[in-house]
Amino acid sequence: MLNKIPQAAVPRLSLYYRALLESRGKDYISSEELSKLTNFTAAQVRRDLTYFGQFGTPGKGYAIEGLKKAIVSILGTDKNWDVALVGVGNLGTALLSYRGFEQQGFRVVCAFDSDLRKIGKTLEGIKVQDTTELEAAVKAKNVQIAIVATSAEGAQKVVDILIGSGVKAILNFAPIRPHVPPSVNLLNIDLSIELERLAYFLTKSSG
Amino acid sequence: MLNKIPQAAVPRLSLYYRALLESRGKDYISSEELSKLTNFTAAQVRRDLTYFGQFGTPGKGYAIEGLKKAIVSILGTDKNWDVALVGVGNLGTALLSYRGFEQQGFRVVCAFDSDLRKIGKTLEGIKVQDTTELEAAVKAKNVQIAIVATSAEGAQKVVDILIGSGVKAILNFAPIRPHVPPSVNLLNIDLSIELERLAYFLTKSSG
DNA sequence: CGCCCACTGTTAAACATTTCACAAATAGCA
DNA sequence: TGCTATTTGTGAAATGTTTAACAGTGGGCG
Ligand SMILES: NC(=O)c1ccc[n+]([C@@H]2O[C@H](COP(=O)([O-])OP(=O)(O)OC[C@H]3O[C@@H](n4cnc5c(N)ncnc54)[C@H](O)[C@@H]3O)[C@@H](O)[C@H]2O)c1
Ligand SMILES: NC(=O)c1ccc[n+]([C@@H]2O[C@H](COP(=O)([O-])OP(=O)(O)OC[C@H]3O[C@@H](n4cnc5c(N)ncnc54)[C@H](O)[C@@H]3O)[C@@H](O)[C@H]2O)c1
Repeated sequence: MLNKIPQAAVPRLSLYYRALLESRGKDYISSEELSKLTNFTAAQVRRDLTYFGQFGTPGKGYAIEGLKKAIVSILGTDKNWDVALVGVGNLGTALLSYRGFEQQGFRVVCAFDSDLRKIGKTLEGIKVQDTTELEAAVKAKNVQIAIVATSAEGAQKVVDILIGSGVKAILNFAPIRPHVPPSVNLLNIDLSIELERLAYFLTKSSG
Repeated sequence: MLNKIPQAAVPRLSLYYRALLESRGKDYISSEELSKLTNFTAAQVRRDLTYFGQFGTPGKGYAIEGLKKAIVSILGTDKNWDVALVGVGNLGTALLSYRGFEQQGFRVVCAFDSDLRKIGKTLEGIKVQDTTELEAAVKAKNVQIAIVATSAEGAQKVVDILIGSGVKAILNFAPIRPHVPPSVNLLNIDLSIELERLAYFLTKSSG
């Protein structure tokens, strides 16, 4: 087993898991079959899986149920994760009402905003709290994952409070790149930049 | 100028542009200063920019206004792009009401849903149309970019219709990987997978 | 029990991207 | 004009990732 895991291998693991979910009724699946289901090469499937351990049986393939258990254990999706949401605007509200996350073990347990018109409202069973209560609430609940869906202006300050409260992983939707220490994992979802990537592709293709 | 541009250089270009916007009041900026503003190395800034041309002046740096113009021209954000939105649910509604895209030259010009309760409603000045009208409307307006925010089940069919209608670039939020021909650029925003990446990080860090 | 087959795990090669280090270029100034 | 300070642009090296090829392993079967 190599000891350096490419960052891109982790989301592929999630996709292999989804493919396994579609493979009901069989006991074993080969890297070739997983390749067809995911559009990654069979070599990459095997390589990716060996980054994390040895799960296959030569001559048979991978035991589907065993591999599923292994992947959820590696990703940590066998546990339940409590999530704090900061910024209950258009996007935050959509995220709050999305039921898909709970199926993966992610549960929004508290939500915060700085706008008095939003504080106190109850959405999807969650009462929106004032951002001044963020630190205390996150510490009390020992929340480790936060979603930031505030305006760009508020985002860095919110991220600082989250880190000070012990949050170790942040999904940020605001169009800035917040500064975080190396011990905190930050993922930025920057939709304007994604659209610009598409515009670049179109511009390049058509002259 | 090398002829192979790393895919990752394109979103970095967007980030350099943002940094330039923050650099008002100066005429020139060095790769070192851009490095500080973006947290990429100065060497990477210079290398990235030379992928697309020669914009700097040795001894002085990059002319800020000129570089801004160059970047928007490369990305295509100097033009206006009409966007079609398919799936006006929680997420689609949030995207529709987001004003930030228009500032970058992206304008949602039509929206579609298959749910009778949504068809005919007007949101943000856009009347939600039946998906059966998708092909005709997209062809008539010559839309090149589409956002897919339907349920997972509907997404592949919607993508097929979009491609048949001439759409060349798609931003997909449904948790599947639609099949598209190589001539179409597809970007997937898969929030469950992003959360799983965070869970992996937390699991790995804490044992 | 031993052979064959199918498929994994892995070594090595190919490919891609980033970093390093410096020659070449320009501005500014005496 | 010639010299110096500065900063670009870019070969070359280092690093990282993917693909290819196959040796080795285990299971099934005669
Ligand atoms: N809505 C979209 O489709 C979309 C698309 C791309 C990017 N974004 C980004 O996502 C973020 C949220 O977008 P939105 O459309 O929901 O915006 P929004 O204005 O509807 O909501 C932002 C919310 O954050 C709250 N907020 C601001 N500062 C805060 C703070 N310090 N603490 C707590 N709450 C605070 C505001 O009160 C508001 O309720 C923005 O940064 C936006 O740029 C959104
Ligand atoms: N809301 C979120 O925060 C969130 C988070 C992660 C992923 N997603 C994904 O984004 C997508 C949209 O999420 P949502 O919360 O808005 O869901 P939603 O159920 O609120 O909205 C989906 C909309 O798509 C429409 N639709 C379904 N099939 C269609 C078709 N064939 N043509 C046109 N419209 C069709 C539905 O009528 C509905 O209005 C889903 O695939 C979801 O898995 C959403």
